[in-house]
Amino acid sequence: MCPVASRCGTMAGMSQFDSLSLEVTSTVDRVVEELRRALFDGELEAGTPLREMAIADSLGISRSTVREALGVLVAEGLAVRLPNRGVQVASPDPASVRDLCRARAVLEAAGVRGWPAADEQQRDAVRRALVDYTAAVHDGASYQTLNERHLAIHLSLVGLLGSPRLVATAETLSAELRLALAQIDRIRRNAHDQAGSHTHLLRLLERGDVEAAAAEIGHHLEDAEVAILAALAPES
Amino acid sequence: MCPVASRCGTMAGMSQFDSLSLEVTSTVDRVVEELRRALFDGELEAGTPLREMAIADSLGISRSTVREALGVLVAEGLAVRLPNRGVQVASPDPASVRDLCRARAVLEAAGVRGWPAADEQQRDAVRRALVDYTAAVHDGASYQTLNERHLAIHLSLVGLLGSPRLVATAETLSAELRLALAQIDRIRRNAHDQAGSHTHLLRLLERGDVEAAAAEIGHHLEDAEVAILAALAPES
DNA sequence: AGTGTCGGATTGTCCGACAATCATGCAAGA
DNA sequence: TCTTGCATGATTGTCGGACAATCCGACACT
Repeated sequence: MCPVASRCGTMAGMSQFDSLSLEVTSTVDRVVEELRRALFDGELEAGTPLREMAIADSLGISRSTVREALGVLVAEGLAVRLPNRGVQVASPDPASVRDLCRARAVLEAAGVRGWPAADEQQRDAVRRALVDYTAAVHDGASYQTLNERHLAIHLSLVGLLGSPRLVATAETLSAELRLALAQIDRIRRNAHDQAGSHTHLLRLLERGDVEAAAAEIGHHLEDAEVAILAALAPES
Repeated sequence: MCPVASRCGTMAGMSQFDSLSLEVTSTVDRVVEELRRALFDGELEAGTPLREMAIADSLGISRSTVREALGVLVAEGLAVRLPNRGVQVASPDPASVRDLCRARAVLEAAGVRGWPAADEQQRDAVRRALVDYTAAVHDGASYQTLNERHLAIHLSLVGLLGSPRLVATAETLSAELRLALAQIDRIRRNAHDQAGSHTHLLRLLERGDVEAAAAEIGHHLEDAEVAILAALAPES
């Protein structure tokens, strides 16, 4: 019989099929992914109500399933639920943006401070993320991919801590910020000079100057904060 | 007409009724609270399956509602969902405990480093949390209250950062840890010497020696980690 | 030992239903 | 005119039942 926990037979197995895996995808998961995509692509304005029936009919599924998916979105902070009034796309007020940037600053500063103690594999992940991003910038990739790769760099910094849970929270923070960015189109201009900032950061890390790197990431995020707040201000 | 967002009329109102509020409590919320309580009180062993029908019948509610509540618990990390096999109480494996403690160490170290820049109100929250805890220790309060107040101290440290989102993640981390503790009864012995550690921490903070305080909280959490892992080991 | 097969239990998803709540517009009264 | 009260329609929160798909365990077969 299986001893204690998750899967039965992961202890003595170690067979030649360990590389195999099967992704199980429920309908709810697919709905969440689709809604997330729509949000990140800016197809839905902030404050847009997400009516259960409308989504259900549009996707050809039941209201229960939509309801469950909306619950996930709310838990992720991408949408808010007004009791008895339904769910609507989250609106990025200045306070949220400030909070998002500060929280990210805490996590990422801790990440770069953990560079010396980090796994070589995770350090390589940072390097690869930066390479991917600069490649995307050089190739003039789409706004979405640029955004995604840029956030991937920041995520890889948190990954240096080797804590799955902190990475998970960093991911939801990134997702929230991505939603805010999707509602301000004009961030693309900042994309290029940010590339320089990140290579500089990596250079500091490779040199071992951890504190300078932490300061650098702090400045970087402060700049991003004021930029986003400025882009957000006129339409309030 | 109401301009953009959440409530209509919060701009020019500022009336004398701002202190009033009404808590709206859905059935799902109450179910979640009840299940959480049962988990924290150790009424359910790790790995216990949470059957939807059983809970629904037991509480006299519908399966849909239970399902939604279980989704919340899973999102909080207090339970895990095995596809097509249902939800069960999360089992605190050593890797999770390690991750929890390290993640908390990151957040709380950042918190104590933020002591000088913190709001006086939040600093006072730390002092009050410590007073409450020591009072509970002195009064020989119940295991649950001791646990709760102890975790409240750690939460107040994260609160020094002034970031609602980081506090929220610290709360879920605390909840997970609390679940793990609920499944190991014998932590009570450590309660008393921990009181000394915390007063020492606060003394360092009041003196302004932030780095020493950060180191102290790091040691404290490392000790907690090995203690929990040791208590967890024999029954594997 | 390893491999089919069957029955029961449980989940994932759907459908239909209903009261409670909210938004809106309009009528009535100060 | 400003406020209050009421009718109406839309939407949510919750319920109950239903069904196929999946999983577990046992049992038979080789």
